[in-house]
Amino acid sequence: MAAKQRRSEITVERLLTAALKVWAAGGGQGLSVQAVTEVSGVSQGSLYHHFGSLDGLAAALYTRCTAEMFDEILDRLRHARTAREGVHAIVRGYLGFTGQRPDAAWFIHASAYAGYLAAHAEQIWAAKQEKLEAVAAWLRPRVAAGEIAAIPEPLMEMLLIGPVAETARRWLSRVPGIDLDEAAQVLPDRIWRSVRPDPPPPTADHTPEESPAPPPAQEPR
Amino acid sequence: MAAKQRRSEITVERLLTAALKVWAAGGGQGLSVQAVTEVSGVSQGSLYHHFGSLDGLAAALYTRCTAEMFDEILDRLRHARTAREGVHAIVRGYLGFTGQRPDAAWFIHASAYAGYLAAHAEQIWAAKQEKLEAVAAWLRPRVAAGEIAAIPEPLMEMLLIGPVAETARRWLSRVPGIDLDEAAQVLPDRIWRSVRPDPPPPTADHTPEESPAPPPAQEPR
DNA sequence: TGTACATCAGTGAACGCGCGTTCACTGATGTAC
DNA sequence: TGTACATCAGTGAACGCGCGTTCACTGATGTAC
Repeated sequence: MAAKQRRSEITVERLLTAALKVWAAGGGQGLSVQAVTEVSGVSQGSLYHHFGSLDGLAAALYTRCTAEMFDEILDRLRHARTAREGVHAIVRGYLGFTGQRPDAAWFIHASAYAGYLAAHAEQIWAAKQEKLEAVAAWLRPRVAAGEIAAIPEPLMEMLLIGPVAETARRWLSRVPGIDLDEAAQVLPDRIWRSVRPDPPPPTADHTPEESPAPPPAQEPR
Repeated sequence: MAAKQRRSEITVERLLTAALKVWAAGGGQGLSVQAVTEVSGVSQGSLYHHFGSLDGLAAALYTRCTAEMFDEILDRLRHARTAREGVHAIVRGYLGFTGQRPDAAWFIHASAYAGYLAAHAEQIWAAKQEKLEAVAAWLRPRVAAGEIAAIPEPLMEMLLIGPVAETARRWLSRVPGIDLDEAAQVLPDRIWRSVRPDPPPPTADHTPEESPAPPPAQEPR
């Protein structure tokens, strides 16, 4: 019984890299089998051997780009010590990834309604949930400790990610007047204001927004 | 010299209506000449006479859907008397349009990176700016009066529209856990918190968030 | 250590289908006089 | 009021091209004994 061979990793890597390159070079369109095989130097049959279809290749590329973006955010989140720092980390991580890997970010956004997402929804959904759970695990104890407002998790995600996602989308579309650096200065604080808890009644005399983070805390759930 | 004939309006209307129907029925894909002509009962040649290409038809449909969404928002904005009410109107208008005209909202979102937008960018951009200016004209005097924080206009738009756009996007994609009614209850206040001005030092004894709006105010600029 | 073999990996020519677009034509409308 | 005519509006068959996919085959790899 022969196992998976090592050269397949290389081929898969070459195909994914070429796919993103072709797609970006075509202005976000025209991801075709012919173009990918030409740029990668891999044959059409080999592409089908590994991905089953062109949509399968696109879905794999999407999964990979999404994972990379989450990793950028999670890396920054790990260094955050207060709730406010955590929100800043998420916002700046998203914007930072957009600026560093514009093609990957562009592909993520442009794929939102593509057919290949629906066709491979289960696996993509599962991969995303795994990463998203890591973010949620960071947030939950802070919410429980009253350092972040108690907002339904899906809507919390909308508040944290919505403004930066929209900013990234426009910047990637080259809409004039959008500057990532300016966004990274203005948005973190503004988004933090939307999710921070109400200040306590004026009897207390400490600034709650910068209170120290709770101990690492077992994940509740 | 013969002028534009009235029946052209009817034909254009039938084509646009059929195009949205076909597109939605196809799950957000497969907007084809054949399908549109079949559903509309209009010939292929006539489609090309009015729109020049299939992309031209799609661009016209996008322009129309966008205008309708802005009109829904502007209708509500007209009844707002305070800055806070205005922010609520924008947020609820966006969500309301999404719930009432899901196909149109879906088409708007899914078109974000489509080729026909780039091909007709100038006219689409101009149409959008006109509507957007009406919203900006509402906001500016409030910002000048200190009722809304002074944030660069493009980023202000991101904060107001970002979370609801992302919410709409997920709801339209049937992502589980997203409820428009819940969003309409939670988000307006949260978004308002992100753009409201800092409260004045505790010496003053009025609640600035609900202070009356300024007189209609000539648009500055 | 060596060899046979099952399976994985890779190839590229050929297929066929669906698509957007064109075009020569007919029909309808509105205007000028 | 009526008529001629320029232009707008509409028709549908035909075209041709690019595309994703298939398939019969060869080559490479790893494992069992």
